[in-house]
Amino acid sequence: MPELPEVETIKIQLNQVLKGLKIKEIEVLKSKSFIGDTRDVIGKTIEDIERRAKIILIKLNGGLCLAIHLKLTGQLIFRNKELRIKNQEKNGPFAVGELPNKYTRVIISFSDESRLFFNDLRIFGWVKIIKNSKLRIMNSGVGPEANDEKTFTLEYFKQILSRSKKPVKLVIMDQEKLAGVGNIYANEALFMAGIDPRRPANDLRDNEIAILRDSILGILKKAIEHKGTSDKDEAFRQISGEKGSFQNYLQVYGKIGQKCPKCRGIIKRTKIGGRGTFYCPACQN
DNA sequence: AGTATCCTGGAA
DNA sequence: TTCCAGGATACT
Repeated sequence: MPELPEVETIKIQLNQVLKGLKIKEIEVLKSKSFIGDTRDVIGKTIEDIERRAKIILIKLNGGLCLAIHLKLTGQLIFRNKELRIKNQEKNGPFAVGELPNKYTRVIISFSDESRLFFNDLRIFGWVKIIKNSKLRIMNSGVGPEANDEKTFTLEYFKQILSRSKKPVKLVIMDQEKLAGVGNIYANEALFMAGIDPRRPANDLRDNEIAILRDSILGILKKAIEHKGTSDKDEAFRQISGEKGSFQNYLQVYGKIGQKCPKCRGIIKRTKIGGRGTFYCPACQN
């Protein structure tokens, strides 16, 4: 999934519905999707929901938390008993519909009869029980949040770029260096900044670095405002099951063969680090 | 520093 | 039938 804006959207929304609820039961439908002993968290109360990089942290009383990574196709859908939200979409692997559906891997039930469904078509994602005391260690290998101008400083950005000869796109997607940027927003930010994604990171000039930083901060902020990107396969969903809307604002991602929104160039696709990379050869240099 | 791998399913 | 997919790691 889900890159920083999508995970942030889920975090904000879970905070609106889960706080204070008590975990009554956890059903693990796919053992690979859950790491830990569910009995350790039964009866625990949700205190807060946080996000670090692309991981959701559901903090529980008693020093434990549920860490959730949605990887490429994970969804977290919340249903309370009263509303029984009806999802009209019936077709396609990412239509939520009646829950649980064939991609539901874990169901967390709460004391008020509400439920959180973890759906994950490709089974790359996970729910993991972690001790709060271990979070520090987990954090140590993760860079500053890419949407936080206070810790993602220009000085820091210059430093990490100057130390690498790799394509700049790979550096901004490296979670150890910068947390939260994935393939969609890396493509979009580089387009916005007018920088060729293949450029060696240490080749960027100071003014380009500043523009790229502004582009990353700006695009993530906008994507959060639009509640994330539900792109072509639409795996990402808000906790209600609704799509986000930032796919309507994408400029290059997935736009191969189309006209560049800035110039008259044609959007091309290449591969960097095995990932699809979209750019305008005319205005990204 | 690259690329193979965990999976499932839609599109070309 | 082959390629591709919002991620991250375990290997050569």
